[in-house]
Amino acid sequence: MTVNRAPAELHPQGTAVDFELIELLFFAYRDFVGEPDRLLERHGFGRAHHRVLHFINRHQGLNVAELLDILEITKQSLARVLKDLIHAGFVLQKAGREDRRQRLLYLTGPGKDLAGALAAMQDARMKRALAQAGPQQRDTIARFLTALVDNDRRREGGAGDIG
Amino acid sequence: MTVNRAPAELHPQGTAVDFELIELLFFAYRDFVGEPDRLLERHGFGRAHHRVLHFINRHQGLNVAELLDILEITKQSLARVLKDLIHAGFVLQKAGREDRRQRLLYLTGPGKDLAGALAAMQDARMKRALAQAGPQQRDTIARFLTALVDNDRRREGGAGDIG
DNA sequence: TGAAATATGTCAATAACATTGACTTATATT
DNA sequence: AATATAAGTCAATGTTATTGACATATTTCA
Repeated sequence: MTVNRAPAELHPQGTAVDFELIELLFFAYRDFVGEPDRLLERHGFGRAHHRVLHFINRHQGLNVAELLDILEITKQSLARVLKDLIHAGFVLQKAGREDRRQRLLYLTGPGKDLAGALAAMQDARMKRALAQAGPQQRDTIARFLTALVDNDRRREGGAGDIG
Repeated sequence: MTVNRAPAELHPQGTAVDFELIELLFFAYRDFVGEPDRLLERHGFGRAHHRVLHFINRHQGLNVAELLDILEITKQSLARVLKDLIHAGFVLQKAGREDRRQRLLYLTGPGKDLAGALAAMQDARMKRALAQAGPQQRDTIARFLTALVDNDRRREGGAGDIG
């Protein structure tokens, strides 16, 4: 099917294109998001809804601008997804106390349940993978993934500090 | 900004949801495919074209059914993308010698150039990340990513053997 | 040999997710 | 009072995907 484990390259170590890892990341990500997809489907939601649920769950009370900043999508793209989630009773908005122009975003009880169920699926898969890699290798993996992220997004003071 | 590195969880090791790794994989993948996107744009192509170029490059002479099997998309989805690539002169089809119903897919010279440029971008990012993780940790990372893939796709005898 | 299966291609309709551009409303700042 | 900001909305568009139906060429099998 999909994974090529053959050591196909004949070039000296480190110089050939590492097709194996490139493809592995593709397949890993596809399956990582594919499992939650099947739960989301039952609610009529898609991946975009998942991402919004996830980040509101992680940063309850964040405002719309902050969410747009994390997701790197446009206001109009977010609007549709957010409207779905609000109408379905998974997300609620409150005007900011200090700045009442802001709409602060929160998950409702059912919203937390759904976000939790989605996170549990991905976490289980992640922990299985970590166990295979070697349970003590978590930091190695974290360093690797962090280094794959664009440098200009890896600085301190970003979305990690929201909430 | 996007990456949260704070050790936010208070639960004992291994039981809390590992939000950090879940998010890291999301951001890592987004940036990993985002860089090639900008080159593809110049040709009027998107990610779907990238995936097709990549797997034809990896498995020159594969047939349409095999490509559909790897990509897990429908014939109709592939058709549009493949037509673009053929019309642009990056991909060519040849009838199979043994089974003349089959259309075997090959990259042309320019097709190989483009696929190579895209692969080089991702490979450079991958090697940078590997260097950060610790250059001797490649096998750990490969095991981790392999374990993230669905079990039913990790068996031997799959797409890895095509070509 | 003729029927059935297979490999591929194509037409049409639809959906999810995203974009750009323009505009409105409410609130805050200067 | 003028200007800037936060958010929402309308309209048009694009990419990638889907399902369903059907056509054509070729191979296989009874």
